Amino acid sequence: MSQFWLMKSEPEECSIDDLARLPGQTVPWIGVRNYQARNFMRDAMRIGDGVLFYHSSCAVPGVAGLAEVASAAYPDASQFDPASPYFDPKSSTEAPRWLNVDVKLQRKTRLLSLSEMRAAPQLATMLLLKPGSRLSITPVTPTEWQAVLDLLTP
DNA sequence: GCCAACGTTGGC
DNA sequence: GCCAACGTTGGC
Repeated sequence: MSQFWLMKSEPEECSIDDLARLPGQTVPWIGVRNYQARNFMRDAMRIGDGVLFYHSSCAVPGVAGLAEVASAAYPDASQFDPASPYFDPKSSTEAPRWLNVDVKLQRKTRLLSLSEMRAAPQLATMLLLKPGSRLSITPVTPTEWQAVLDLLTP
């Protein structure tokens, strides 16, 4: 039985439509610079896990599509690139500090807005909705996953 | 642009 | 190992 995750992306950087246009509809999920989120990718994610693709830091934040984990975690190349905003001078190729997985689109959905999610009692347990929660990757329970699917189904 | 919440850094 | 200062996140 696979697991489920919610992963935040700023649509200005990579939106669900950007993902749909990429080769293989797959994107390396680079730029995670938080240890807890990294550890989820390194220790818990498995190929085939379900992903709620979430638009953050935008006019209407919310779940924009369904995706899946498409690779194991591997070193995030951007940490070694001085020209990248994600460059980390304290990391090294011998001991890479940051990892990423690949994420593959399943399908774009209607936008399930954050406000709609907050209003849904069956989603109240989601870590995303906890006050002060800022983690860019959070685990989603099978129950929460199904509840999101139900809300997305017309 | 504001600001609350949180994580990280670094001096001691 | 404490903790104050600082930076970042992200909704509003």
